[in-house]
Amino acid sequence: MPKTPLLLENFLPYRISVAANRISGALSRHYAERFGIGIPEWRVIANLGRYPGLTANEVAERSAMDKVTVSRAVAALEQKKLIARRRDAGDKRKSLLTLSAKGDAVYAEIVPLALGFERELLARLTPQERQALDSAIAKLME
Amino acid sequence: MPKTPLLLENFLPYRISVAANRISGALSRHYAERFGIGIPEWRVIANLGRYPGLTANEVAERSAMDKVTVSRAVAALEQKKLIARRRDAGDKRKSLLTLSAKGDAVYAEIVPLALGFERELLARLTPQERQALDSAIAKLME
DNA sequence: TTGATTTAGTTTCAAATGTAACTATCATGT
DNA sequence: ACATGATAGTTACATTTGAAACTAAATCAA
Repeated sequence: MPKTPLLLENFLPYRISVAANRISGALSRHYAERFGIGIPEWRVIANLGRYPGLTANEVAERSAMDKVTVSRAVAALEQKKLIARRRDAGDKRKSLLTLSAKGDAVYAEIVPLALGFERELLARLTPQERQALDSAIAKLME
Repeated sequence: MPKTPLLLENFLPYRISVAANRISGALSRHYAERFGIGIPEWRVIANLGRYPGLTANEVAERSAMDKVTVSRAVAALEQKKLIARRRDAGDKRKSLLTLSAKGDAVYAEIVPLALGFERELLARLTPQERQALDSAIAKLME
């Protein structure tokens, strides 16, 4: 019998995991139904919208996704004509990825939606809590 | 072109998701290799260690897991002889779940490990950050 | 009672995911 | 130049996962 009882509902890793799933789930429901894209695809779009011309690997690094996940998301987005790839002339292994006109349109629509969602979340917190949450997450990531 | 740029690396839902995955991943690696159990199984054990005699549905509610996930975790744990189920006499649809002696032993070993892991995480934060993180998570969960 | 509805839990099926193996290209050392 | 090793990206396979259908038992209504 351990001295310190473990209450899952107070256990930080558990609580963060549940919170993250709820938040991601709620957000992705928004753009899944409106745009028919999942989280990995959304992340690729978000990165390419901000940094056009990234390679798949660069997207993977930036978005903390597996390169396989990115590869599949890129293939799906290409199918949907939301992104375009052109081979890097200097290194033919690489593809430089950019949003298509259609992809840009989706991006322009999703970004305000995503930011609005984030704003709603942050509105529940006091400025101190926001600040602390921010640095806490940063420290937990190390 | 949206006015407010969206930087994924500053976007709260994204950051929480990545942080949660890192933390869960690191923790589960610990007990996955030592005990051969995954996150759902661990959550079932944690609940039964603390509240013996729960039904599968009660575990599902308490642990924010799908009932299918719980059903499978319970089946796996039963196979491994870590838990025992006895039919509820009054309601034969229900099974009352408890840890076996072997399950108790695993529980007794995992709990300190889990709490130690949590302590390491929390050690990185100032008391204010801990407090704020705590209430921030609570508020985000609503 | 009997029939209809709800609840606990399992099974089935399809989609999502990660690991490992693979292909193609590039870089390096000799 | 050529062999060896690294890198970008894809494919194959096995595992995980959840939604929906299903079974069995309980509850409710007439």
